[in-house]
Amino acid sequence: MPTLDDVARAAGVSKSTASRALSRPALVAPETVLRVRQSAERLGFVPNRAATALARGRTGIVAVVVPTLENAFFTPIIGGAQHRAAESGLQLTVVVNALRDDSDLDSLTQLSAQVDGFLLTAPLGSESRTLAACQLKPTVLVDREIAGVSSVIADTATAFAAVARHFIRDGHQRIALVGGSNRSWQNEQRIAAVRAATAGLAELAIFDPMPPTFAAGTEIAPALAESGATAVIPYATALGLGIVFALGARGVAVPDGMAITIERQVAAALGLTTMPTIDVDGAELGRTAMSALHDLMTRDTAETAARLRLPVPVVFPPGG
Amino acid sequence: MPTLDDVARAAGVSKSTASRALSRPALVAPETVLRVRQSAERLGFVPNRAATALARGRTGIVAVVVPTLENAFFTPIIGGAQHRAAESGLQLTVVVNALRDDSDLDSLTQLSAQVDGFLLTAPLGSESRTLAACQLKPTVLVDREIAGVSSVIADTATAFAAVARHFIRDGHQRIALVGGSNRSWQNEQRIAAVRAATAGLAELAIFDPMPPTFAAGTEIAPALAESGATAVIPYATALGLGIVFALGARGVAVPDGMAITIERQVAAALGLTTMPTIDVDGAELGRTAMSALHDLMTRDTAETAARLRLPVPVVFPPGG
DNA sequence: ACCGGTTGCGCAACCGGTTGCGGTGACAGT
DNA sequence: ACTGTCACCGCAACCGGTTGCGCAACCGGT
Repeated sequence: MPTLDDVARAAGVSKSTASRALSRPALVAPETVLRVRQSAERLGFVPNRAATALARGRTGIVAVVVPTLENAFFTPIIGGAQHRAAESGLQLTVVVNALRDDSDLDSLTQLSAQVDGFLLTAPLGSESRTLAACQLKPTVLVDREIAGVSSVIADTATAFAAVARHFIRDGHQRIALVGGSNRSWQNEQRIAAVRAATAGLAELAIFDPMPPTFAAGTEIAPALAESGATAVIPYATALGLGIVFALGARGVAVPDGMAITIERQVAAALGLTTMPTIDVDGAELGRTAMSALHDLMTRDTAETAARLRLPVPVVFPPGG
Repeated sequence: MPTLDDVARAAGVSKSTASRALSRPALVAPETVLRVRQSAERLGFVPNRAATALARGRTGIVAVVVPTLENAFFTPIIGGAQHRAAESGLQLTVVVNALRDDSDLDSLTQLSAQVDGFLLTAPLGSESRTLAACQLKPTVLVDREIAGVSSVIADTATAFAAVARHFIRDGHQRIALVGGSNRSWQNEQRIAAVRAATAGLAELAIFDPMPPTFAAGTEIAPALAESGATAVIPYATALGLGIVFALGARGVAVPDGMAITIERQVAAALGLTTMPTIDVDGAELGRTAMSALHDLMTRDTAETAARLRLPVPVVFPPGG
């Protein structure tokens, strides 16, 4: 592996000039920059990250912390974040950590010595513990908001409320909401939003927290069918799919027996052309969050925290 | 952040002794080791990875390369690998790269300067290109075999063949196989295995490559229904689910109209208690692969490549 | 008391970049 | 010709661990 010294020698300059030519070209004569770049290219020079990290005091690595990989919701976020990170020359390490207890916080503390920033997605832990994690390094929260911390969220709460209003307009009297972990911030937001949207207009049945899986959908379906609800808003795609399937097996047709909202592509595959669809762009969420984190890391002054809310498009069936 | 110097001073020894006490305690008097450890603990010393990497010439980071995050098959592998990596004090970085063309190979080459090893999962590229990637750093292939390279695969081919034989015993005359990318090594293996199992006993209908999604399942279902096959082996869970659903919508019942094999948990949720189920333990696959990679990285001599095959359990319905 | 052999530790030179500071030469102004 | 300015570049000291080498203290054996 060629080192910077080799490049410098080949270009006929000193190591320091070579370093500047490659990383801060404005400080070096254009003609010299060119020579150095060509030597680097020719030798196949790849800067040693460890050396750079040691000298600069930062590693160029950011950690994306997800509570679980089981939920398909997180993978596009990771993909989007990785994409944007690569554009900024940052490396990305994926960590599964729900921040649920103090040992989770400890392991993040350990990790914080080796990364420049955190993307904390949907952390489930208490606000105080989460806040402690946010103060270790520059952090952007994804799908959770805490005062004073930058965050990016997909506004599913508003989308759910819009769907609920749609169902009410369609004459539904009793609407069911099947949510996730009751420690989830998003879950609270959605419940509040849907409660507000239905208040005085329809009954709202809030079901027990369910994992975001197909099996959970089939499990909850009987209770759903017996609840008297005629429309349901499930919080995860696979969960909704399970519900649709199990209701069908019980003779409850969708959407006639039970209206439901689900991801667009799946709705299309199911032939549910008359239902409202919700589409969270996870990749965009990841990209936006990583951009925000990058800003946070490069900005020298600690300005006020940014709070971004990505609208979640709700598409109503034509003529619905 | 306290440094090794601080720890050494606190323990009343030199930096070198402190270093040895923490990383090679056998070289230091037990009593001294204890003193150093206590100082380190008390000060909250966390070794600077960049400095260690620079001095040792290795980074302690391994890259897990996956072709896509879209397929849920890969996430448990990542989870398992991450778990085992953490046990070995290794950090893990997830990279999406299918090794499909030469630019993919270039970016891995770049990356290879910053990691100690690769876990290449299901690379789709040509054998020569993949081999080139394997020679950059210690590498373990997952779900693909190449001569001379260590690999760990889940033996779905054998499992598929067993399922096919089961279907034949049940009297099925025409069996369908819905596979993935025709550039996938596993796909070839499965086709060959199922072809061998059905040869002379049943017809085999091999469908076009499909993405591993629910939508793909609903898309292929009509062709499947019209193919005359009475049993189907889909290569991905979501795909199978789409098939089951879309067949149901066409009035083809599962399993009476069409037998199918699918992941155990999903089969249970679907109430398909009479079908054979297949369970790939992705997490175990990831753990095993990471263990193999760790061995490869620590072993000094380049011994012969290990080829591991994890059996994939097939469970036949009771009395089936 | 003398000697070869351990054992435990410290000195200092690395690893490969980055950067503060000072030096050099070109050029313009008086 | 003399000096001040400025752009460009090199020297050397870092960053924080790791490790080869050598020194000193201690061991038992004669």
